[in-house]
Amino acid sequence: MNDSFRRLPDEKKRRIRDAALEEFAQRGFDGASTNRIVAAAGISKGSLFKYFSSKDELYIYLADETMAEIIPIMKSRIAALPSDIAERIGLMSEAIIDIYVANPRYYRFFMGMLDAGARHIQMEIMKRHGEALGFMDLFSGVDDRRFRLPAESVFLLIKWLFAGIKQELFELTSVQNDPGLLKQGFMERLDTVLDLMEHGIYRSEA
Amino acid sequence: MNDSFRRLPDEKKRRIRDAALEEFAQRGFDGASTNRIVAAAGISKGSLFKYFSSKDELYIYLADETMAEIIPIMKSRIAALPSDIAERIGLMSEAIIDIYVANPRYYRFFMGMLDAGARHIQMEIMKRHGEALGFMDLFSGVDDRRFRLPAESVFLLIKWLFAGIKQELFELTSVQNDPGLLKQGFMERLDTVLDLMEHGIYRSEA
DNA sequence: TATTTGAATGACCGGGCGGTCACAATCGAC
DNA sequence: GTCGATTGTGACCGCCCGGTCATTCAAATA
Repeated sequence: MNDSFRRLPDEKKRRIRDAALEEFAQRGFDGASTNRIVAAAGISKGSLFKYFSSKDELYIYLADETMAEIIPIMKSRIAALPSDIAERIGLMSEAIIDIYVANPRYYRFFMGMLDAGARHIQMEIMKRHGEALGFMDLFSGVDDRRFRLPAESVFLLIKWLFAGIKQELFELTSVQNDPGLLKQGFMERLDTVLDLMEHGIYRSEA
Repeated sequence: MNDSFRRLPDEKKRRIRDAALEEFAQRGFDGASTNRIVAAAGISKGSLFKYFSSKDELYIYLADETMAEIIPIMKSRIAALPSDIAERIGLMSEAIIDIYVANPRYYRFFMGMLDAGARHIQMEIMKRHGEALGFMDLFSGVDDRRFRLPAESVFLLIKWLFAGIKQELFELTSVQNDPGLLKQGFMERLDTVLDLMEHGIYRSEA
């Protein structure tokens, strides 16, 4: 990002950020069009490329902003993370959904950031935020003494489960748009599923 | 697909199918280029658009072919599906990975078909193959008498888990390319995780 | 008011896209 | 060998892309 962008009035900066965030969130990096971004932001194309030297740089800037918004929230939750794995998943999911409730635009951009996208962008994101993303580690310091099986198996299950949850949340957020209702419905379902995971599917043996 | 395509020598048809399948599998519908497809297939662009009236039609044709390849395999497995949900997941996952082993190209195209892609293509795929895809229903006829909680909670957990498994498999197949080894490693991990799901994470209460 | 100066603009560039079409090549019938 | 029909070809079309830059505009200085 160029200094000239930093010097811009806040309102104009906001318009540009919002337009770009929205476009990237909806279409992904490759599908996003700088023409649509400038039209939505109400600026000329020349200006956009004075503020940011390339589409890549604009995307990276938004990624930085998004991480700066999200990481502190996540860290504050993680600081108080319980050692029980199921509780941990519950709290983590709640943190993620809270981020969505507070700012859907950042949330959807963030989710898009983590998967599909051009290779060189993926690598740059990882170089810049890999450590911070690693911070969202669900597994360190878990109390595994009561696990029936190797901890790594448990972690694998949870990794898979979380991938599914992430996808479910992403789909939900593109349909339901009352954040309060969405959160309530989601947390209820998550609770029963976590209970299930903890105790297994079946009643204990006779 | 035009009749002129049907009349083509099998070897030429195969070249075109393989080139297109590969391109779509690698880049998705939007990212795929008909220019690269004709170059890889060794035909002219004019020919491709004589055989198929549009990129859309080519994609739909490949989807039909892929489904014709995959559905019978899935159905034969489903016919013998046990009523126990965990066994069922195991068998289903094995069926999917077997499809990958037998034909990686179809497999990756198929996986890409199910998510990312242009809207109108998604809808056409669902109109044509929605029912067949519904056939891969894991949940009908499950023995839920011993479930501790409502069946729908169990099914939700499994839906999430499967989304995670699907993603894991997709990532694995882009790194490891000895199908035999891949299958073995995956099935081992799947087994312990299924056991976990069945009995829960923790040892039974003291 | 005239002059300077930095920001804003949008026509324009080269390139890739999906798709077309006038023409060339090929083949079978006689 | 000739001729009509079918198939194959690639230059070309209009469009949109990311990115550039000569020009215009607006505000501060003198």
